Amino acid sequence: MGSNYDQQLIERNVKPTAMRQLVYTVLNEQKTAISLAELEQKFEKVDRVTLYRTLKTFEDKKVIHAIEDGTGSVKYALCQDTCECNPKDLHVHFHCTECGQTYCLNDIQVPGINLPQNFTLESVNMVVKGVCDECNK
Amino acid sequence: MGSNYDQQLIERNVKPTAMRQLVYTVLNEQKTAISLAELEQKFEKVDRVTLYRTLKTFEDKKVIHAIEDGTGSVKYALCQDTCECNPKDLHVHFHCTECGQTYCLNDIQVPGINLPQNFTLESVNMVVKGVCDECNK
DNA sequence: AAAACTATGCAACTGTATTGCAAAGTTATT
DNA sequence: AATAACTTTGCAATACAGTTGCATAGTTTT
Ligand SMILES: [Mn+2]
Ligand SMILES: [Mn+2]
Ligand SMILES: [Zn+2]
Ligand SMILES: [Zn+2]
Repeated sequence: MGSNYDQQLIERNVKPTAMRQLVYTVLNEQKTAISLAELEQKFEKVDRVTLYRTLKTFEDKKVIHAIEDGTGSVKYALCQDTCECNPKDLHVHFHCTECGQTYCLNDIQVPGINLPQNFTLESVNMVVKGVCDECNK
Repeated sequence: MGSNYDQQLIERNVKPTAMRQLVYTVLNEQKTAISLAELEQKFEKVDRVTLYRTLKTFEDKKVIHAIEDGTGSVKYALCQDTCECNPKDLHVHFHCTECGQTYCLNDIQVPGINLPQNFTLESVNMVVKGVCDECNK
């Protein structure tokens, strides 16, 4: 009997172990991106390294994407169904300097850039910092 | 008798101590942005914390700007003369995944973004990753 | 010259990320 | 069904960037 999310893991070539199902479920519940340390706190007892490796596996297999928001801890969020993490799939992220939350602005595609001669592009990390709607209330 | 660079420090309200002159000189010699650890290696004997605080002071006073390139160590580069580190002063950065260098693309301004309702903008960190011209030779 | 302020140096500490290795669990082979 | 091969998980230890506290040295003001 497979969990609701097994299919999504299988589609990305990740074996849906118990641990991975749990992690996927937690990630799916988040409105904003989450760090390894924050993920760890969602569980009563879990090994940090197992979570670390689960996140790495998810990232490799494009189940999640990493966001370097400059806080010193990398944040993670589920990829959209259609996402292949190509430059054209990438969206902008927003980091609130007030509450510390990091948002996926899934609707805002990363703008194209004309690089100088002989520079070739692989990916883009674009993080806007400011105050989020919640904190602006 | 003041060093060549004293004026630039004074203009930014930083007292040009011997240490700060040295650090400024090293920063000025760099073609690409530099981390605290790399800066430390440019000196025979220097205290890491002093360099750390020098960089913090320089950053506060807008002598330099910080670049979060996602490598785990923040890079620093001198600001342009006209820079006030406002959103419109910001440029794109490029991190080469081959040689690890982080470039200031001073000519490429960070594109404007239409944030969602009630999100307010303070700054933007945009890092393009790929292979630089040197490594593409 | 003394007092007040600023900058530097050293030691210690925090937190994130990462590796090695052994044990447990799963899948494939006989 | 037993064995072997492979994958995943757990625990211990380590690496390293960033940061703080406090004492000393240096500078500026009174
Ligand atoms: Mn995202
Ligand atoms: Mn720059
Ligand atoms: Zn907020
Ligand atoms: Zn390069």
